[in-house]
Amino acid sequence: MPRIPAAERRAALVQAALRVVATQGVAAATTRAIVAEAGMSLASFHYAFSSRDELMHELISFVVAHEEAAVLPGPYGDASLRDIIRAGLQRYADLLRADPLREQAMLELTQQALRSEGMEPLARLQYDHYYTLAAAALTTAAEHTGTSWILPVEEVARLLVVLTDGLTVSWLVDRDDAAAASVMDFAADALAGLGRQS
Amino acid sequence: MPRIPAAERRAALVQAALRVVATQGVAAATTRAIVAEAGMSLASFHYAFSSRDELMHELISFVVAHEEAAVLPGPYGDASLRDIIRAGLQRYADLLRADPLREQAMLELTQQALRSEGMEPLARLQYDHYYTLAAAALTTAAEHTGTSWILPVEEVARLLVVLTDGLTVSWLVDRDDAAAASVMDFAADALAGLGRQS
DNA sequence: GTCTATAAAGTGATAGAC
DNA sequence: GTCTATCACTTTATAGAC
Repeated sequence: MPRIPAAERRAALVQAALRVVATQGVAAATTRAIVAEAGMSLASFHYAFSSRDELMHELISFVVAHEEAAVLPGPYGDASLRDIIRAGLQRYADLLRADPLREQAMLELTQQALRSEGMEPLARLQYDHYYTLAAAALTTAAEHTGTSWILPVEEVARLLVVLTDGLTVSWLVDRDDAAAASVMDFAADALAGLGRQS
Repeated sequence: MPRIPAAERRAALVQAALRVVATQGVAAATTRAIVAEAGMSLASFHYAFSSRDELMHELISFVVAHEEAAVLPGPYGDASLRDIIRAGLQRYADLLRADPLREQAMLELTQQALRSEGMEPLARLQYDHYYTLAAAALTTAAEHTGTSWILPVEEVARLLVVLTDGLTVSWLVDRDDAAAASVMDFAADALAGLGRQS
C-alpha cells in the first residue's frame, strides 16, 4: 500500500465501516471486517484511529453530517400542500426501497450511540439534524402554497420525523408497500391539516 | 445449585437474558453475562440451550408473546374517541418513561431479528402481534363511542403502531416530554379524525 | 508508514470429574 | 445434573522488522 495521508485513510475507513454496517449490521463491523472492506492491513487501522470506539464515533458524526433532506424537496409546480408532502414522503419511501439496509444501518447506529457511554449526545445531534432538515423543507412547502403552520414549524417537523421513523421501522419489518402507502396518505392528510391559508 | 427441571432453567435464563439486554443492550448479552445474572454456571446454560442463538430465538418469542396491550385499555366513561386515544397514548408514554430501557430493548431485539439469518419471521410476528393488539383496542374504543372507522381497522392499527414507534424512538433520543405530548395530541386528533359517528 | 506476528482478553461451546 | 477447567476461536490492540 502506498503512503496515504492519515486524514484520507481515516475517511476511507469510515466509508468502509459504513458499507460493512449497512450490509452486515453494527455487530459485524469488527476492525478486521472494516479493514478488509477498505483493502488495508489491520495495523493501518490503528495507525489512523487509536481505537474502534473512535472510529464508531467518527462514523456516526459522518452520517449525521451527510444525511440529506431527501423527504420534501422536489418540483412543486402548483401542487397543494398535501400533495407536496405526499410526494416528499413517496420520495423517501422510494429511497428506502432502493436501499433498505442503509436506513436500517441508521437506526442501528442511533441505538448504538444511545447505548455507548458518552455517545448519547451524537444521537441527539443526529435527530436535531433531522428536525432541522424537516423544518426547512416544511417551511419551503408552506411558502410555495401560501399557507402557514398553525403550530410552530419545529413541532410539525418533529411529527414528520416521527412518522417517517415509524414508517421506516414497520416497512423494514414486513416490506408491505401497500400498507406504507396507506400510512403516507394518512400522514400527508394529517400534516397538511396543520396548515392554514394565510 | 439444586436440580432444576430444564424447562424452569430455560425460563430463568430467558428472564435473565431480558434483564441483561434491557440494562446493557443486546451486544452485552453474552452467555457469561446471562448466566451471571441468572446465578448459574456457564455449563448450565448449554445444558438448557444448545446454543446462544437458540436462547435469543426463545427470548424474542417470549417478549412477543408477553407484550401487553398497554396503549388503549382504560376506564372509558363517556370520553370522546379522541380523548380515549389520547389517554391510551399517555398510558404508553408513562410506561416508556417508567422503563425506557425495556422499550429500547424491544427495538434492539427487533433489529437483531432482522439481521439474523432465519429470525426475520420473528420480527414480523412481533409486529403482527402489535397490530392485532392495537386493532382490538381501537375496535373497543370505537364501540364505546358509537363510532366506526372510515378505514379498515387494521390500517388504523398500523397507524397507531407507526406513531407509537416513532414517538418511542424520538423520546428515547432526547427525552423531551413536552415534544412527546405534542406528538400525542396530534396523533389523537388525527386518528380520531378517522372515526365517524354511526 | 506499512507490514507481519503476536499479545491479552473475551467469546461460545465441551469434556470429564463428581 | 451440575460443576470446574479448558478448548478453539475471535476480538482489539501493539511490538518490532523493514
